[in-house]
Amino acid sequence: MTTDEAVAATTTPPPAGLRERKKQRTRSALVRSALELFTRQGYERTTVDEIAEAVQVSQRTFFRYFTNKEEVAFASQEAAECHFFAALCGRPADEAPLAALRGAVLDAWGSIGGDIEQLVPPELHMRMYRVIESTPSLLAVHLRRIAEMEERLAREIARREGLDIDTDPRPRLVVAMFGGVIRVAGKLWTEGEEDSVVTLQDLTAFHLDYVGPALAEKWDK
Amino acid sequence: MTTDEAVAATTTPPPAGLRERKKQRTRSALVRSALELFTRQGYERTTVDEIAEAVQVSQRTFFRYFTNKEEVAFASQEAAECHFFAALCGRPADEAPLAALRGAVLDAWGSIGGDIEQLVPPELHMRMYRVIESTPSLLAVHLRRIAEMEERLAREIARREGLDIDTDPRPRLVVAMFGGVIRVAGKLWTEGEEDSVVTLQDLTAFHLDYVGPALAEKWDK
DNA sequence: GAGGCTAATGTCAGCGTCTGACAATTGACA
DNA sequence: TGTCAATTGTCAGACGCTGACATTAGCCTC
Repeated sequence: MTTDEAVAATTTPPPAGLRERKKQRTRSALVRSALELFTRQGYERTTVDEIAEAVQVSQRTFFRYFTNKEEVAFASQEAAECHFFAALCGRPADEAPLAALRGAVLDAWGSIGGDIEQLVPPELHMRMYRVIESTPSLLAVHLRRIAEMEERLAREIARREGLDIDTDPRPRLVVAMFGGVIRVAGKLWTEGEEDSVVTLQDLTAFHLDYVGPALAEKWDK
Repeated sequence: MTTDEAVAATTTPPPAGLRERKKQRTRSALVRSALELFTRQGYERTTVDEIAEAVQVSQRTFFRYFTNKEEVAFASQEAAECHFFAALCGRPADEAPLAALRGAVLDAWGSIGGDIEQLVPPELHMRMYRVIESTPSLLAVHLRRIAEMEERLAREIARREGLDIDTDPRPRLVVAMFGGVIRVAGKLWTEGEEDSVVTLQDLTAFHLDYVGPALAEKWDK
């Protein structure tokens, strides 16, 4: 799903058309059933046939909604990432790059529940995150998706600051730093016991503030 | 291959035993044929049967040497990464963490040719790197492998500095920063025209020096 | 150097992911 | 209501990968 589609999905209350509504329902049902199965019995041990059967749909139909088995596993992640990116775009223009990124990620996690609970229960979303982190093949895809997001973030930072991303390395560097910190915090959170989002926020803020000042200094040089 | 095995492979000139030599030859032939096919016609468009047939071996035998199709694609990368990690371990103990990482990566790239040319021609290794970067499924695995390497680097940095990696966030943070810079430099190099290793070294050094001082300051606090 | 032992390989059957092609169904709209 | 187009189901098949079992071939002892 692109950002545009995500925005459209939230700003169009009555999608109109029975055909379209049916499609949305099928898609949602596939996502929910898939995440339920993945979190219960593991990603590898769940077959596409199982997911399709749980929704009373043929396997072929599943592959018309999702290009592959991985894609359905990241459905709620996709929504969360759109949420985060939108938060960054809504940041005041006078904020420094790292401050804007920091504010966006903390805000996004704070208000994540309301945005994706239409798709899946937030609790399921969180459990699925752990499955992703602990399943090698999913972790690999997750890291690639993060890399793609970082590219978009760098372009947005460059736009905000009026820089040319092809000649100035700073947008990509600050985003790479930011991404590194986020991943360290996320990993520590996954390994820890606490499940709450607040813990994740605190952990992230702590690590960001640890390297933040040094990066901010360098930025202005 | 582990670091120990890599060291053993380079310090044991006569592997002795006809059986063992035959296995090594088969393995090398599989790697070379695979990389040749991948770089010529693309990773996705190359089947395991093709690779096996090129070496006159059954498909089943291929899967006894490599757990999956991806693994053979990263065979020369594996060697290069062992080379880099060994370079880090050989760094003087009084060097600061980022300086050691910087020195290790520049040294490793400088002497990469001699180490992996026993396996594949260096030129083929470089072409394969581009295939990895431009093939989504391989890029995903590549990023996961980098993440694993970063974990090992963080532990080595912690060991050098006498820090506890479970309580002090600095080893992981400095490595995450370093990894981010490396990836930015690598990506720019891949997108550029220049093929030479020297260009990659210059690009990396430039970007590292850009953020290096800021990180070094923070490290001592 | 003949024979037994064991590691390496080949063969075969089968599961799971994913795709193309074509037929059947079902909502949309005149 | 009937036509049109979108959605779905069915089927066949390619490809990645694995277990089981038979076969080959290096190794080691007597």
